[in-house]
Amino acid sequence: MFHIDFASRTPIYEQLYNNILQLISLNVLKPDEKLPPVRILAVDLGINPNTVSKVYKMLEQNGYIYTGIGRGSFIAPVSNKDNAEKQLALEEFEKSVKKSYGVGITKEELIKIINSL
Amino acid sequence: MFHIDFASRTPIYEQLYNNILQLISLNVLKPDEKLPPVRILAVDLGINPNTVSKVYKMLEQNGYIYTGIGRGSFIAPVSNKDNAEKQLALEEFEKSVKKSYGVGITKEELIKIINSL
DNA sequence: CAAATTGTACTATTTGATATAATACAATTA
DNA sequence: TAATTGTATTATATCAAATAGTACAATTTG
Repeated sequence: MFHIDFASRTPIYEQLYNNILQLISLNVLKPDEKLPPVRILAVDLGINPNTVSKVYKMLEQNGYIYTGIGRGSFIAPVSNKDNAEKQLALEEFEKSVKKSYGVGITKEELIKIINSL
Repeated sequence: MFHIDFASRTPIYEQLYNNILQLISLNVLKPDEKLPPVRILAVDLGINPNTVSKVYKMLEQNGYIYTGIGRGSFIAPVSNKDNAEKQLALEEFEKSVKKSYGVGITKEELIKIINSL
């Protein structure tokens, strides 16, 4: 369900954050569905509970989940599903733009492509 | 001519590498043109000579420049490696645009992002 | 030729973000 | 009450990136 690439350059907390966001956007994780407890997920993934906690905190602050001590963490209502999708797409888009700039592609070329699609 | 964003998360050496690559692609840096000496560029950018040296080494290993002790570093004749990289970047870009459109992001939003980068 | 220039090599150290370790507390549930 | 669960805190470890300092080798310059 969740997966961490320990060889990757992107931090674990960021990978997990995006991972969960993606599962939300794909509706694999449905509204009000319970997420694994911090400690359990940490053991499952072989990472530190603090790292999972950090991710849950980030997700809650961005409105993707709601949490409560003793209760657990749960996927927030549907309205955020779209936001998750959009955010992921935009992140990917930003990356590709930066990469394009990095190899000398101009802004005009990119806009031309956008208009052609 | 060259620029480093010290607030960025991407390493200095990577920023400089991409920076130079971009200037080559844009033909701002022309074949056989001399690059600033390691020490000079380091002072100019306010970074360590070793970091510049690392970048020059990377650039040479990838065939973008040619160097010689006592002589300096120079832009290599144009290779088709650049074109390949551009092609890849453009393909990735197209994908991300289509995906963005798929989740309801507008053309205007994308262009706004492009302009902000 | 001598001095300056320039890329390279090397070791040591510092820095900052990330991650871990260990423990404790607070709120909820069973 | 006992277990569960998110949160908080402090300390430590880790690793890549960057810096500092020095020295060497090849080329150019005067």
